Amino acid sequence: MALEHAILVSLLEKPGSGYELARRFERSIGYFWTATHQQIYRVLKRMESDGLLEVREVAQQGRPDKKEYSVAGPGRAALSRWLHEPVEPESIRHELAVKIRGAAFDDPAGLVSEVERHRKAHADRLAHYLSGERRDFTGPEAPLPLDAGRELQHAVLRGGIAYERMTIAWLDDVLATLHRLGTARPGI
Amino acid sequence: MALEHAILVSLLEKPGSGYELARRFERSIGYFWTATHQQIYRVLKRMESDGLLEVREVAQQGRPDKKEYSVAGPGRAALSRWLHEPVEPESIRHELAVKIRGAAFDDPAGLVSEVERHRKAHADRLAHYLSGERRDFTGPEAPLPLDAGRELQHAVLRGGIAYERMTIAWLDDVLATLHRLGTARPGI
DNA sequence: TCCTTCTATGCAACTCGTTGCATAGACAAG
DNA sequence: CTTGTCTATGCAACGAGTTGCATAGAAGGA
Repeated sequence: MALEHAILVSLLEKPGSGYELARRFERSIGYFWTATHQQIYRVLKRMESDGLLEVREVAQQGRPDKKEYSVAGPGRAALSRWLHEPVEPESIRHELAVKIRGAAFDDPAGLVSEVERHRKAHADRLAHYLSGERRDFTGPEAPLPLDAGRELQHAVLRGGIAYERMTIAWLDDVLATLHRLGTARPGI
Repeated sequence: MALEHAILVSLLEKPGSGYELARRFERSIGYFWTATHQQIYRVLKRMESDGLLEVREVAQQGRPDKKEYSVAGPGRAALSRWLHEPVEPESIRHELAVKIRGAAFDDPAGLVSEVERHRKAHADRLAHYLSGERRDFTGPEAPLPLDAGRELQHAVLRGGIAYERMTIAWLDDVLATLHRLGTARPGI
């Protein structure tokens, strides 16, 4: 049920509609948790009927009406309860790693373009994170003050940046390995 | 359907039963893909009825009989097809990161023990990976030769090692941030 | 002897997550 | 004037993954 908690955190940071939440899950929250709009709408409805959230119909000009959700008392309590119980250390699920091991039974050299594609995607994500970091935290235009919430957001973003840097370095390592297998000892 | 492909790779590396696969998913394959035994048994059955795998009943002494699965021709073809089509770069799902951002609305200092617990889990996993690396790849007792399959397995393991090191460093960063928030500016 | 652990397989029920599709008003480009 | 994009919400069906439970023989310890 981590999606519920991610939604509670996001709505505490700023109330918003399902649509707005979906967009946040493509950006900041999406650094460490993903969700599609269908999932979000479904869970929002359930959370509201469970009394964790409050809705407010908001009429807009030039746009469809929206339902703005905010966290109700029981929602805050549920988040607090969850924060005080342990969660399992996450385990990774990395399809590309499956492919890399599988390449031994096919054509290792054929994997190069796929690995390069992933490397580019991670480099793009890193650039995106870094520009976000400058904009929100370290740049001269970054808003002040840095309260606890923003400090913690920054710490999480630093984790995303470290993850992308590590992944890029690893993919370079993988590319070097594939290159070595393709040239030094062909046919093995 | 990445579980299917992970199973194909694992069975190509070495045929085995559902039980044995479940154990591998706790170790080497589990470095980058996880699955429970129920999931594995269900998928094995489906893959066999789809003709991707072959079964062989094996009687054992002092143990229950087992069904040893191995990859059939169509299974190898399915893996090859998958290797040649692109997969999406993975996105992380990190509950602890949700907690860290959520802590701003509760008690940041209360999170310290949880982060320390995660740090220890990652340090244990790193130690486990490193001893596996010495045993299988870099140590004086490591078996030879290092063919393409083992080179690629090693590359994936290096990815796991890099991931754990990065995560430990990040959690230290988070702990320092929590400490800073708890002492320098209490109450903010 | 009983209790636990290990090997080995599986069902049933449930929740979580994805994919495809549908609706509908506003706005911009061609 | 049609096509496409953006905001905004949602249903239905399916597939992936989790949790709890059940069975059963063999081995080992209290």
